[in-house]
Amino acid sequence: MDDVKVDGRVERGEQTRRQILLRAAEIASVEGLEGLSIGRLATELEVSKSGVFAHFGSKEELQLATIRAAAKIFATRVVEPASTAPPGLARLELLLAGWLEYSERRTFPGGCFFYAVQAEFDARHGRVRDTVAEYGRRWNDLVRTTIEDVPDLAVDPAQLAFELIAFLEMANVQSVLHDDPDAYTRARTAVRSALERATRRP
Amino acid sequence: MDDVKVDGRVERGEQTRRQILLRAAEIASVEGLEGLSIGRLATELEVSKSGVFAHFGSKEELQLATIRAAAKIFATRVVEPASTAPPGLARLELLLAGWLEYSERRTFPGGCFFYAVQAEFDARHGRVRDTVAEYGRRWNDLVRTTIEDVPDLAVDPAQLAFELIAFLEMANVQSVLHDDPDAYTRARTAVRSALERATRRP
DNA sequence: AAGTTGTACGAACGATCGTACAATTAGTTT
DNA sequence: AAACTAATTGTACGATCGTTCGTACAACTT
Repeated sequence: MDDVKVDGRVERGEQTRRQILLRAAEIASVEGLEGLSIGRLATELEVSKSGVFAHFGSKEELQLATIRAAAKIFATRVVEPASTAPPGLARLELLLAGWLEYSERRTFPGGCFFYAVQAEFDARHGRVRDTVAEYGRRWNDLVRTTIEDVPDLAVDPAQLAFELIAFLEMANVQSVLHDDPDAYTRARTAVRSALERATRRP
Repeated sequence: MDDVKVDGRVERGEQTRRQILLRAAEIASVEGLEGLSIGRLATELEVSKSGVFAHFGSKEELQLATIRAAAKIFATRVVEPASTAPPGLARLELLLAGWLEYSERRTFPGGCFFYAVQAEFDARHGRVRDTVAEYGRRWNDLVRTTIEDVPDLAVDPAQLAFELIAFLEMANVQSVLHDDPDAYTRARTAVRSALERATRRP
């Protein structure tokens, strides 16, 4: 099946690259994508600085690759589990609960990776900011379209998506900044009552 | 009245310090408190790097002073106007509307200063993070106590504060990241209906 | 076996970072 | 006018930043 000829050198390189990007995403969730430095990354991974650099060719490319790697993790932990449920309220609830668990369990040590980099790059310019914005847009769209698949809704899907995502992000920052796990309880309460209102038969 | 002896040198120094901190807060709202560098600050203000440094003695002290300066601006623009209304629903509405205007009008070029630095330092350690967390706690408390002063509320004040602040911060990041002024409309809609539900006679 | 390719390395580059300290300028006190 | 003080400056430091380059070595091709 997977009879693609495997070059041991390339395979080794890809594994190194994966290790670099995993650690890079962890660091960036705490210190930001600018706080992420190639030298530090090399030291922590016990490889040479030039070895890390050679994989990406520039700091900006490292940042972009880190974002893509984090997006993959996010998709695995949040998006894909929700897609196992059929479209409708169950899928929406799974998506929101999955996000809260992803944040609460510190998939990234600094909380949600995308919360951190959105806040870091929201007011800047350039390719990194554009990429961050694009992933943010996709997440907004995913939540909105998942809402739209819930039958007989009494609310504007875009408005509900805005409010639900607001609860999620608020839980993330409050719990990380104040070391307060209750923030997730508040978010779950807010999500539940928002969904209850939206799906209530008139 | 103000017969405090005024030393022209000290007066000039304080003015320089104010200019430094104003610019520092503007930069930090865009690039963060770590992205803020003493050399850049000096270049932009056309003073010497050592002149800027001398005012604070360390980068960390500059960061702490910048946070205090931003808090003063925040108090002037958001907290004080709301305190002109008597405690109750009117004051709460003034506080929330004031925050949205403060963000929307780009009092700081990168949007809300505290949103930016909260996200930047939430997962770190040290005095800067502690200070950021303290101001965040004060803002949470102010919103909650303002809610508590609204008579006959049908909801938990801490829960409502969580949800309302979530709407504000969501509007800030969405409008800055996606250049989308509609985010403020969504936040105002969300705030209005949340307050409507909370104050509805049972 | 010889030649080619891909990854990783060490050393060094110029630029910028935060910091230190002595010299200078401007304003106050005697 | 001289002595003093506070704000500001210039110069220099070690460290770290992103980046470049030539090299070493393992793995693949012929």
